[in-house]
Amino acid sequence: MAVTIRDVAKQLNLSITTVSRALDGYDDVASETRARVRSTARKMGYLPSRAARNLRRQRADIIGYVIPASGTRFTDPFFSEFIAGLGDQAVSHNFDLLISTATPDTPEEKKVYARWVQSRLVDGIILSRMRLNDWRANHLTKHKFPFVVHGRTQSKADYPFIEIDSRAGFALLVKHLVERGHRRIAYVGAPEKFTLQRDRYAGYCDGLSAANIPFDKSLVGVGDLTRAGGYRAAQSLLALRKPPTAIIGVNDLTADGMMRAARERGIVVGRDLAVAGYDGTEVSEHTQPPLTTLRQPVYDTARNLVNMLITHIQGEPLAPAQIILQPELIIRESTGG
Amino acid sequence: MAVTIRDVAKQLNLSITTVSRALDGYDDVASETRARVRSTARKMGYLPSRAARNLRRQRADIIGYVIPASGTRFTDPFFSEFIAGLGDQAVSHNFDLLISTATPDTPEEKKVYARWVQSRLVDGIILSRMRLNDWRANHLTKHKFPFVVHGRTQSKADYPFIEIDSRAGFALLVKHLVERGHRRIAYVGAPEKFTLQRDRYAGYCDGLSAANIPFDKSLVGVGDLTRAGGYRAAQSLLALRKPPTAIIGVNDLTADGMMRAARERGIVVGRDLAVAGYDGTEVSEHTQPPLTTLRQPVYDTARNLVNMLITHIQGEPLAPAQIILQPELIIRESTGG
DNA sequence: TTGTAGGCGTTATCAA
DNA sequence: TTGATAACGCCTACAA
Repeated sequence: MAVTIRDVAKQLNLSITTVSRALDGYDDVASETRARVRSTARKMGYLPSRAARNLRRQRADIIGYVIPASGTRFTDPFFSEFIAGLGDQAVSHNFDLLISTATPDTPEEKKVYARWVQSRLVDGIILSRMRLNDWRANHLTKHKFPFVVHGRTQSKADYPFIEIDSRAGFALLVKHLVERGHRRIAYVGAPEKFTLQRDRYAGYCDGLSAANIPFDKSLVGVGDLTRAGGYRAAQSLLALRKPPTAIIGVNDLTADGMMRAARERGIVVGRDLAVAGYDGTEVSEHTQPPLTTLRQPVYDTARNLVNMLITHIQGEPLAPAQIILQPELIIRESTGG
Repeated sequence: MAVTIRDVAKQLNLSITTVSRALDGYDDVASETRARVRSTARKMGYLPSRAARNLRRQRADIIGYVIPASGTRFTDPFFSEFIAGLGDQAVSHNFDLLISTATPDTPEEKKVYARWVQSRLVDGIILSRMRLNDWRANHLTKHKFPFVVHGRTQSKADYPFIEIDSRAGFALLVKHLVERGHRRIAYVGAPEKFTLQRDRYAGYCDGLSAANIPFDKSLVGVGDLTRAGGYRAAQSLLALRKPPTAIIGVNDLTADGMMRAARERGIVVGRDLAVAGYDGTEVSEHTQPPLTTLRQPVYDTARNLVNMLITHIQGEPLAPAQIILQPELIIRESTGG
């Protein structure tokens, strides 16, 4: 059995109260006593039991995040960066990060959230890749459980969130392509239930309107936010009798898949075909040619979300609870440089 | 305050004992009683408090993994796959996965492990990217704390591990290149403290010996397991008066960076220069051209490690505690197809 | 400045 | 088959 506060107290001929207070830095402990306590606690390798402390304090100092995917080939670097941000910032608050994986809108997903909330395993939750009608937001709101959101649901949101204005971003991207002389601009999106699809698709349409380009339904493909999805959708688009001269992917991964489809048809991206993505992850720097994209600050947003969540958990008011950021257009060779 | 076992008991006019036992599926509870308990518990949204249960049971049903990196640009897909495997398998055992980030051999790293172990926040730990002389393995052994390892330390290991025989793999890779007619084969490695560097470098040397190629120190570069590191190292190698005709990277990321350096010098990879990597992550499929690599089963290994760890935690003997797997050579266009 | 004691919500032992 | 009760290890109001 590990060393407990009793062991430390016995060793020092003190009460457990004094040991506890000395270690917590209360100022009604003689400084000499505190020094003695601290030193022997360290010597004995004592740290308070998290289980006991959690029970007593009614909080766990843990935040939770469920990766919205499951299975071998989840490799969106978005999540790597996002998790790195969550982890780093949690540590700096002396919080820990609990991770699980679950495919969106499955019974497993419900189970994970239920477990975390009802057993109070975590103090708060980070939500991302929101759905238009997101049961998670409703569920957590109903249970008055602290959470913050990356993105947004369809309904009016009364929770703290950070949203990237991807609609404006996609309009900007279309504008950029139009300025490069493109008129047949295609779009490969994601399943409709995701808010990001609604927003980015709307931005695409906005961009076409602004340039007086008639909307052409045959130029809209559907992917699944993976390379494979982008690859398949681009194959169809490039096989059209009048193929597009430019294709925008809903994210960088989709765009990377699209580029592979182009290569396989002998099409040179950046010359014969313009390609663009969204996210600005490392992937976009290392495609061949490098990918024009909209950069969202994934890592910093994750850190920010953790700050917001912990503020929320501690019951303090969080000033600008709803933040909207603009993505940054990064022009690279995939759209002609 | 959330609903507790007392609330459920009161509602049913039963003792908390009976409720507890009914929910845990003990067979000394009348089946009709159990049904009633289960139904109202569900109706009331009751799940046992994790803090209380952990305290009582003296375990947390949580395993921990520290990502050996910190800061914005940690994007090695190895970790994405690894974490996905850990998370998926943990869930299937009703365990949760606690994640932290820390740069190897820093005070922060020590702090994280100390916290987890001494406060018994987690029941066991997964270690990866081992160092030759790894304080973590020593520390956990000393504390008799359950852990399993991906890879290995230098010393004789008396802990459960899964090792990929990357030494044999790299020898195989050199053989492949020799068969393609290469004699000037370079290697871009990682910092010496990592076991993987010792093994892969040794495999590289093995391969040269086997082909009777004299070792040339100027053909050995040092990276840091990132694209940037591979890029820099390859720049130097390609600037040699007699540059190599083939370069092996210590991992896929390094190789991808090397390919960029080649492109910038107008060198066509797969024709003018052979390039190979290690890991077999998704990156290797999507480089241009696709990358010859050694595939290690990252996802499955992660799942396997979780199984081993949980077996270990539960005190059961684990049959083949020390597993060594062979990586699989995947030949693609980057070495001529 | 230090000590006593109650209780956080469970599970497990033992008695009924 | 069910119930009373004692821990698990800590924090904190209150007493000394």
